[in-house]
Amino acid sequence: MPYNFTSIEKKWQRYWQEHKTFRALDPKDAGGDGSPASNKPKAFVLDMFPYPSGTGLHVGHPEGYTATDIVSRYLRMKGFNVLHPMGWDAFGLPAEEYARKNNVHPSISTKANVENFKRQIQSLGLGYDWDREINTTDAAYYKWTQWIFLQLFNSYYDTRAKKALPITHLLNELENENYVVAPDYSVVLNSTTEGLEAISGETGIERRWTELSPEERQVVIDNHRLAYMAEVPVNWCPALGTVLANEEVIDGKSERGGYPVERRPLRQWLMRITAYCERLIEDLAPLDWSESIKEMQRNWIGRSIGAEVDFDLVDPPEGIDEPYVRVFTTRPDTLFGATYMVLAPEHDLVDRITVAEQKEAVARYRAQTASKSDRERQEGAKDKTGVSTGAYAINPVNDEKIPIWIADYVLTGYGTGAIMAVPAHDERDFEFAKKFGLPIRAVVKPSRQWLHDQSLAKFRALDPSQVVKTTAKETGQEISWDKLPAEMRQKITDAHRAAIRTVEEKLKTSTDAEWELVLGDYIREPGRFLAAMTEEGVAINSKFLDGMNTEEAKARMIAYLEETGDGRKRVNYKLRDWLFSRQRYWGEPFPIVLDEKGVAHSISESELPVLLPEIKDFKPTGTPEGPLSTIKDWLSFTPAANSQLSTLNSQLMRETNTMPQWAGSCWYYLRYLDPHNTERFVDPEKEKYWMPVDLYVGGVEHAVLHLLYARFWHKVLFDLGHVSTNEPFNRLVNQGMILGETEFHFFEYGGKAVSATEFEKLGDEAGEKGPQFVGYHRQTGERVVATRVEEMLVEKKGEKYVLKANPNVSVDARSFKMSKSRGNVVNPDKIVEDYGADAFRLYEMYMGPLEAQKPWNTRDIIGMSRFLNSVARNILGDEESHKVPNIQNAPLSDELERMMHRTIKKVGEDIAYLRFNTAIAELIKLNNEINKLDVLPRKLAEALVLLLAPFAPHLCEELWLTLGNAASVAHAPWPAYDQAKLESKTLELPIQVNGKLRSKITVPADASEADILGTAQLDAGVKQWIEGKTIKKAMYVPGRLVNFVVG
RNA sequence: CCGGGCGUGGCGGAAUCGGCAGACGCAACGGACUUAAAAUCCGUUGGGGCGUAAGCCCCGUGCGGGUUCAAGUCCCGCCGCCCGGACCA
Repeated sequence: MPYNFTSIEKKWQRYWQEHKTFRALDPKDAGGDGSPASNKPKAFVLDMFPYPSGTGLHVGHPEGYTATDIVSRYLRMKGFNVLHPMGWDAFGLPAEEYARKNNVHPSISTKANVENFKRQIQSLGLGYDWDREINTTDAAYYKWTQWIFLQLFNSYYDTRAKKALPITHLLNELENENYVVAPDYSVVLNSTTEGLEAISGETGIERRWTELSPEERQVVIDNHRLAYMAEVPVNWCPALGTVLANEEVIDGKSERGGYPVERRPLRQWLMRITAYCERLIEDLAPLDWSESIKEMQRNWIGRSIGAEVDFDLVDPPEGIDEPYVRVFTTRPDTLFGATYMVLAPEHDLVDRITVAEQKEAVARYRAQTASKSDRERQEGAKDKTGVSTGAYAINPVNDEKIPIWIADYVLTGYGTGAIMAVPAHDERDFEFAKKFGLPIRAVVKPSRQWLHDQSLAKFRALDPSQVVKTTAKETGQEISWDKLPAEMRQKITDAHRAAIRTVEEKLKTSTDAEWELVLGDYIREPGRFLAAMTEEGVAINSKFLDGMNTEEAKARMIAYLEETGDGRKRVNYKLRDWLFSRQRYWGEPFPIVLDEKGVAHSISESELPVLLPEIKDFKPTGTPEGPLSTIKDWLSFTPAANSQLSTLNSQLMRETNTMPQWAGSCWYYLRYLDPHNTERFVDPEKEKYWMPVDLYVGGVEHAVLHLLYARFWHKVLFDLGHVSTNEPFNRLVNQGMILGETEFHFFEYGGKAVSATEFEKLGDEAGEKGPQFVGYHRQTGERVVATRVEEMLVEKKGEKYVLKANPNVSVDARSFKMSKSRGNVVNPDKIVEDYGADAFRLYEMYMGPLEAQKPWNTRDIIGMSRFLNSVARNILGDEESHKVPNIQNAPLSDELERMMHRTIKKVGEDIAYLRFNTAIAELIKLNNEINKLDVLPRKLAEALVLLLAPFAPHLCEELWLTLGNAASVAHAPWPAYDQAKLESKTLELPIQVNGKLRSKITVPADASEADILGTAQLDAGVKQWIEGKTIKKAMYVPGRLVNFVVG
């Protein structure tokens, strides 16, 4: 009979709650032995807090939570002061959408969802310190989100100090004239050389702060704030009625809901995250994160090193300040090969430089690209489009006059929105140049390998089916390749392959002289080749660069450009500033008021929080003002008499946008340290004790969004002296996704077996009217006909069957992401009910490595149930099977003692490295040995319970109590292992002959090498393999094996 | 196309430093207990072959090469799958 997990689990969950078993001690609290807790080693073990959706937990959530719970419980038993908190990320668009759908107020639905999540999490026995529970939608919490926003608003990034400083510092520097103002309202050092360098030798002259008008001063300040307002092209989503961050737009559609997104210029709040690009990349290196996540962040930030080059305009239009086109390139070494330029259609210069004859064509092209969504632009990527402006620019290195085009393959948002085109050495420029007949000039010498590959590719590219079509057109007959007799198709294909082989052979035997000819061809006319030569190589046709390799040539060219003032070295980033405002209701209001001129002012700290007003109709207005703008009596703001704002003498209006979903999650880990503090966001002493986070576990979906934003905020807080660490999360682990149960699919197409992948592809091509697909029910063998792949999923749950592969079809076993539409979602409540929380926890940890993707299989949980029942029987006994536990203070056999110590060592190490699956395997092994005993030594029983406690805490509490110990096992000391007792007195050594296993011998552990080799040679199993042969070499790898090399 | 990761029995997976491949669990098969079933317990289980038997031999970690006394593990070249990015100049 299985033990009664339901009552045991309820009992201990109640106990933990009542006794606050998992309370983390504040540094000043008494730490047990009388000294303050701050003397204890600390561990901050953090989960990514959930977004409480309406559907409750799925089995993916508990995977990470159980992992951190095991680590927390282990460390607590090891004597650490453990902080393991939980909270709710509850503001944001999805919660609001959910509320709208269910016709309730988001504050109500959020509360209900949180309660459900909490019930589910507690039913799993996860040991959180609930006294530290936080919720991002509580005014007491978002007061500090607003406060941090003000820190960002009132500071700037000082490029000299390479850190954020209060904006007052900037004002001081300006007033003292350490800094002066450049024409673009950026600030530069007041030193002629540095100042000039910083503004790139432009003609403008810096001005002193005192020479600026009040309006200009305001511009300077607002241009430097880390949180600022600006009119920028943004992602506006009409369906959601809000703007979205770049990170929330995928393939031109909203991440939430998949609605189309359009670009339009709007005045919005932004976070100057770009100021931190460099540090966000540099500081990744020492972190204990997976390489793939680091790489994803680096890619997202997208640093590229190159140069900025200015191309003077030929006949610049009147009244233009900057009569040149500035481009960014990563290949300044190819400047001699720049034969034309391309501007993004939206580029500012387009209107001004387009010649009269081209105005109409340009206008038409711009209208055409503007109507295209990002998605459509991407789809048309292969076919380049564009028009000439009729204007020309001068290539600064050779004074050549080159045409200026516009094309949508150049993006406004990256670099300067303009490029120099080097068609010989850039894939896109190459295609464009070929399409529009623009000159292509080689300036880098290709390698012989490249020429070889290209020569061969020319022949490979001649697809036989295309050749046939062409021929058919010439003879006036329409013969489609598919309709040719199979024999003929085969013949043509064979002939084609033979031709390729011949060419390949020929190329192999080509002489140097012949290669020189090919190279000559390339240099004369690179356009005749199939592709651009994008590899690095030796510069040619480039005057002073000739003969240099790419790296040298880049450096030389940059030096040259800096001498002449036509260009300079530059590092460019893909990352844009973070769009921080939303036109929605369910978010943190900004602690900002706007005066009559539209200038933003911060509300003083003493007036925080700015409460989110109660409102009945919270649906989006569809305008950039958002729903808060409809609350008329909330809008106008009267400052307190003692407030700085009262001196403005202006009608003040509240900011009506709200903050995005990410705001609250950018700093929540800090609030856990001091959740009830009303004076500060976190007490500095507590912050210093607990930070940084020692282990952070969560899904990979936050690799770039949350983790980048949080690092950015943390760095700002660090710069301003509010936190003590530069990075928040020392060790990050991403748990892999849990997929649905494996499904078996049989696929047939046109009477032929196909794989699922092929099948899906064919489905796409065939469309709805296309041929039907045939599959077989794997159990009944019933034939199923469908037009869509999804209809093929005919698997029935809970049935037993044997797979019998039909020779006409292929069998494909795959598991898919859990989703409502696929109907493969597993509800943890049901699993807890059927098997208990302990078995559920154990199963999730036993499935495989934490970081791996793995399929769920309910059937396998039974193994964990059996294990737990067996442990329970050994200690609690079982009436039905008349099992009476026989636990005595008996000594352990040598072998058992060794096994116990090894298990203690292995389980401890495995937990530290998050290898829970192998730790559990060890515990099962130990219990399997215990099953064989008539008398269970108490020492062994206690060790097993202690080692198992982090994994199956409910049962182990009960067992610990039964063994006569005081509750709770959560604070019992982790058992220690004795190094001396790990080793056996004898060794079993495998003996190899020529690397093949032939026998095994047992020798004393302290036997000498000579003795071992002697014994091994005499072994019967070995003798027959070495007899009559000479032993060339005999080796003994201490403790591992013996190998004889004979000949 | 680019970047990161992976490929081991019927299935999930183990082998941490190059040293006994398949730990542990599931499923399957055989047996014990039972009127029967469940539960529980014992045994077998990568493939092939030899032997009455104890036991022994050969093959085997996606494919093809290489390094090494020894390769799942390291190197080179392919194939396949998963994840992320992608007209980023």
